[in-house]
Amino acid sequence: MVKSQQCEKAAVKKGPWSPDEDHKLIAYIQRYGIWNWSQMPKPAGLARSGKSCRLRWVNYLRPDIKRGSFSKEEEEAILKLHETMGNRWSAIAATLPGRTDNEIKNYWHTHLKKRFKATEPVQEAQVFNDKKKFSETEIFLLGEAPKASKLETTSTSSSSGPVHGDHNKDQIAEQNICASETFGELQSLWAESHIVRYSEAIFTDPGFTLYNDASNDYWVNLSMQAEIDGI
DNA sequence: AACGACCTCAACCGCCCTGCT
DNA sequence: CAGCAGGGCGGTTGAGGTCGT
Repeated sequence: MVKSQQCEKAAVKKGPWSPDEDHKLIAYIQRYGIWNWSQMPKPAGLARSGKSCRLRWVNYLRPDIKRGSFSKEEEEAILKLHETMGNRWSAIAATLPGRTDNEIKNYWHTHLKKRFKATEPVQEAQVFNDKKKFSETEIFLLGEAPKASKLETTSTSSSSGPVHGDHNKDQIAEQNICASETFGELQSLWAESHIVRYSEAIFTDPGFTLYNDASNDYWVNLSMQAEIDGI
């Protein structure tokens, strides 16, 4: 481990991801699935650490990610869940389809923290701050998705079949706002219900069979570009 | 228009947990 | 049981954007 980390350190690139890197990662995952984050970057043609790839995928490239501002309902849910769960962002994220822990964490720090402090000065995370105290039952009752295997969690923690089942479709489809230009295109396509089939196909099929009915989808374009580039 | 203050959020870091041998 | 490797999580940082003066 130490050795591999050292080797990794020597060549890994850091900082913002380029569109080229994005489409390399997407194309690789599309073709081979997620099998080992730490070993994927090299065959994918990326000079990134496995962690960096994972983070990029989970927080940004995953096709089921909701973008845009949080709704009132989501805001309230975050406040309520934080009250009981504390800073367990991943658990909170599991109850908000399409939202990542990072996004929720950021949103909390930038928007909700002040409000929380103003209204709830004492209670913060009293009950559930220690995650070891969480039983499966408690997690279930709070609405967190059942824990899957590591690989499943990685590729699907909020994206594959059972977890992302039908009840998420509408919520995903509702979204049409996006912060970035490229993902604005992507998200506007997610807004159409047929796009949901993309994510289903991609994440339920190890071969990531893509439907071919959205020719201008950014995500697909990236993948196709990567194919052209010979990844 | 220029500048500084403030805000946002993508990305990194380091620790911890889990699974495998 | 112990050690190792990989993945997940929460905290933090800093670059870029926005706002106010």
